[in-house]
Amino acid sequence: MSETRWLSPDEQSTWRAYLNAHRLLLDAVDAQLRRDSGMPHAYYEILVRLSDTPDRALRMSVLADGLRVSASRLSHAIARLEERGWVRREDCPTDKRGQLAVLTDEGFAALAAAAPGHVEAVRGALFDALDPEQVRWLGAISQTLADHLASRERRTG
Amino acid sequence: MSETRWLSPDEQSTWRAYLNAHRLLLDAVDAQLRRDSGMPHAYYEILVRLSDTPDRALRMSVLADGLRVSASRLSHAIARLEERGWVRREDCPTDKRGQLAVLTDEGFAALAAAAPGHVEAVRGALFDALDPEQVRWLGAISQTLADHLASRERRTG
DNA sequence: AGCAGCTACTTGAGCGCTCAACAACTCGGC
DNA sequence: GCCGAGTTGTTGAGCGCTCAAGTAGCTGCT
Repeated sequence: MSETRWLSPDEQSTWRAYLNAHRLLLDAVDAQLRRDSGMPHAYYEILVRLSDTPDRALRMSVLADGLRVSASRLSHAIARLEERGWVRREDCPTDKRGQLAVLTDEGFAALAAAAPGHVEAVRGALFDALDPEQVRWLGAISQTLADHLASRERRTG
Repeated sequence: MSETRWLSPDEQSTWRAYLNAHRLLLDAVDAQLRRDSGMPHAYYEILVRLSDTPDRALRMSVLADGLRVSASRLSHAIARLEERGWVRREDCPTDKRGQLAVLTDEGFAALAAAAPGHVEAVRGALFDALDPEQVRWLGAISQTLADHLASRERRTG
């Protein structure tokens, strides 16, 4: 049990600015999608992943890993998307435990309709606010962090 | 109605890395607090704000603005914190519409108990992963973004 | 072959957040 | 004074997420 390494004033203000920025950014993006397309951002991400895949289908576990999301969260989300007819489940041919999430034509159409507004929202909220050097740093920092956190998660279960 | 300004490949990968990093980071911090202290990160932030205030009391609206959070969300959150005895409501003496959220001694104690573990989690998840130059850039970028988004929000309601 | 332990996914309860509607109050103009 | 518009905060329904528990199928060891 060692002494707590408290945050320095600079670290505190960085952390607080980070929290504010992140909350405002994700809230803005999420609110735009909900308002204009009736789907939360998490669902949009699922549809994007599926549409980026050759046959528009992915194993649940692969999808969950790619989105850094729990199996439970994905399962609930796919259930909702299925109700709307945007995704359908299929049995995995090679593993009877497995399920495939398949993007339907309706789902693809919903994604296509939502994409322009969403891209504008991301651009207006994020990229328009930063200069190119800041964008480069943000990308590098995010990648570093994502790698760091993903490897930590793997170590601790 | 102009053409959609789609994201460039670099912008796309920056955005995706950002989403991954931030989901992992906030999930890690939130899970640590829930597990070790029984409170979500949003509640921890409320307690911190109150404890940073001279008499440990703030108007609801001031608190909501400072945390960049909706009035509704804060109202629900304070209701929960009140049930636990960590916060108590008082009428505002100068404005009969107003309410003060006041941190109780129990709330202060809960915060004091949660703080070391939380700080370690933030340090381990964020600051340990970045070098000092990255931390400086992250702080500056976050501040730029927070200002940009807050001013946008004010303009559009 | 059979069984223990792992992996893949689902389910249900509980909780926090969003959105819209609402009640109470303040303030500026007349 | 009074009325209408704006502000402050609350409430309830609905939804998405978390956590823990459960089902089903795979895999490796003996």
